[in-house]
Amino acid sequence: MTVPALPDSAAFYRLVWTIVREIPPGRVATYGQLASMIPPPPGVSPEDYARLGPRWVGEAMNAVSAQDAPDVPWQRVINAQGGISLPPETRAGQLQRARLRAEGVRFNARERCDLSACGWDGPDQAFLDAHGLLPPRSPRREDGGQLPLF
DNA sequence: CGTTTGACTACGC
DNA sequence: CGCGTAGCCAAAC
Repeated sequence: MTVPALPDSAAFYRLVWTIVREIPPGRVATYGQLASMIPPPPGVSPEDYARLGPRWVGEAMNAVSAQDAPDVPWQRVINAQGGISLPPETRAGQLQRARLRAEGVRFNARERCDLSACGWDGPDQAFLDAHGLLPPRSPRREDGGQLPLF
């Protein structure tokens, strides 16, 4: 029969939330990093998924933060620049920053945290196997590139 | 029901 | 190194 051209977005969201639950306090993951752990849904090419995945992760976070679900630490998901994507003036944005700071995540003068220091390395192999996930793309720079502290 | 906007990222100046 | 732009899907108007 016909295969849905688009993946089940609800299932994708749940998978994202499942991974986010594994992020320990004081650590952060990026949208792209989380997307890299999830295999491209049926019908989505790897090229398209590379661009769409991070946005879908963002949508999943938006859906959960709207309810502020207590079991999903949505505040630990930030962008690839190490900053909070939510507008700083919004209530949710201030809440995210406050929670991360309370967990020990430090922000520099440009409101960015050092991913090489607080970036999450991803779940263990058993968790990946249990959920059919791919090895995460480490947020840390292999080359040694660093974010300026000033 | 067409338009617009978005919790993104890679790439080019 | 920082800012601006293109691209793509889905949900909101």
